[in-house]
Amino acid sequence: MTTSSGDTVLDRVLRILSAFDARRRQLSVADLAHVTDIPLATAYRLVSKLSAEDILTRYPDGTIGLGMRLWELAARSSPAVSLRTAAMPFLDDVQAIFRQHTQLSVLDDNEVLVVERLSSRNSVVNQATVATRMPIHTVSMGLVQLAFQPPHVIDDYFLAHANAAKMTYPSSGSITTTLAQIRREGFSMLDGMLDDGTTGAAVPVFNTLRGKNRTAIAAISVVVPEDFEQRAAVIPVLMAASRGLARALHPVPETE
Amino acid sequence: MTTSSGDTVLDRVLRILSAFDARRRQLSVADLAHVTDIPLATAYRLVSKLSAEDILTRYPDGTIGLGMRLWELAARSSPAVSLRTAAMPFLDDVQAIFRQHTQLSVLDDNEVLVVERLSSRNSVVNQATVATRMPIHTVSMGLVQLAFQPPHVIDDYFLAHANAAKMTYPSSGSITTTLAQIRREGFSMLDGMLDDGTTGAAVPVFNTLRGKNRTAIAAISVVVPEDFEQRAAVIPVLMAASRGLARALHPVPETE
DNA sequence: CACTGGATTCTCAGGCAGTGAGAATTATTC
DNA sequence: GAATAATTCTCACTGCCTGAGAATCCAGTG
Repeated sequence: MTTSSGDTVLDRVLRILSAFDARRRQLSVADLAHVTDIPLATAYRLVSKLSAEDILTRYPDGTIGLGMRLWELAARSSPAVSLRTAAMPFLDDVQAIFRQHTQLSVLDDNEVLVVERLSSRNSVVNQATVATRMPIHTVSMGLVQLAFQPPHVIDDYFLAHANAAKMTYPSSGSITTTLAQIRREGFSMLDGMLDDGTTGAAVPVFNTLRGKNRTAIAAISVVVPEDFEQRAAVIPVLMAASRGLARALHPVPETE
Repeated sequence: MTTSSGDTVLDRVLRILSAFDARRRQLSVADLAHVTDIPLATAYRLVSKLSAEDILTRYPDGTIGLGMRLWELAARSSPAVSLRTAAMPFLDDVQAIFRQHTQLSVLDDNEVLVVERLSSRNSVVNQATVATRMPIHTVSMGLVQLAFQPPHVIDDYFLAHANAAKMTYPSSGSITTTLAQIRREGFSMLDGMLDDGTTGAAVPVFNTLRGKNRTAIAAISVVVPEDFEQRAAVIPVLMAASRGLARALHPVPETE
């Protein structure tokens, strides 16, 4: 009875939790065992242990889903949540003005992680694209944050992502040129990167309003049609929201 | 070297994660070890393992906080998140009309769990009260959901909470009378339970618009001043939001 | 620059938590 | 009521986890 796979309980638990996403909200234990590559008997034991803690939930039909406790743990004090809370009013404002998809994102593990997304109120599709990841160098939200990172972070990114270094952009050329331009102008606006006919515009949110070493801690962005009539207003409005958010974040380090 | 305390790795990890909340966003490893009652050396090992997975984060100053991965896991497919997403527009509406604290909550483990809270836009205090728990029988959000549960759930609650059974309410008397009244009228309105001078009003959100066995799956509520001028409109507006949400939830069981 | 106190990592033997195939039991279906 | 699937139980076995203590790193501080 040798454990052929050398993974710990914790690894397995994380694999189990990772098996769920927006498309697969609930799974049978058998599927779960298969996907996570855990022996069936063991899967049952783990699932029942996690269910007891409300990290997972057993639905009446026997399938498994994430439990409330997991969300509760994350929601009570995750930095993503406090950022989201602080940003909400400003995102609301941007959304109210343009009535287009408005997003808040951060960098995590060399990827862009969407923390909040407000869809057009009327739009039918509201499937939570929150908590989605995407490569930094393919979206304006990513570039705009990468540009305002300490130099060694940027270098590390190029080392880890060789293809990013070779990337070229329609209007601005190489990625280094692009980053320099972003640092000069303070924003990024890319046409047709996500989808044809759409433009992604993003500005950084800084850790401090003014100072020597400003670093981007987040990005606010909107996705608009390429021929958007209010195009000229997009960047100024995003800038205002960004500054408002930075100000809201700054004076409240700890409430105790 | 006997493990005196008979708790598993998983227990300990949960204790660690539970140690963080809105007031204590970051802790030193020493504090963490003390709070969770885990030997220092072990605490360090667990923390570094969890940090590697981005479940925890090490800040530059050496303190520990929750990591992005934890939030990501929960946010991608937790039922709380999808409920929140669906409810957001309706909560927005309620908030826009009354400009008072508007809340969405569910029952979990015989407690009320606040899933989302919109504060008055102007209010300074926006400290995330999301993911807060409170006893069912002390708030209108709780009563209104308890009233519309299968009988055995209600019985179980009384068994587990003897003091709840003895509870009396200013206007309606005993808790059973109160629940019956709620079932008749379809809402709950309590004066001065949370704070003097405030009124909590709540309506249930049903799993199905019409049917034999309707069960409450959530509650929408507002907290208003006792002498609120729009008091008469509160319940109708909440009802409309509740029905809207129920309709939004119903036709989308699985998008695949 | 040595000194000091704290934070952090490493070491290592030993025990028990976790393992997982298979049997046993319980739902479910036809 | 047989057949099938879902779920739990059994039970040796083993290697992950343990945790005190030593060793190392890291600011300050005088």
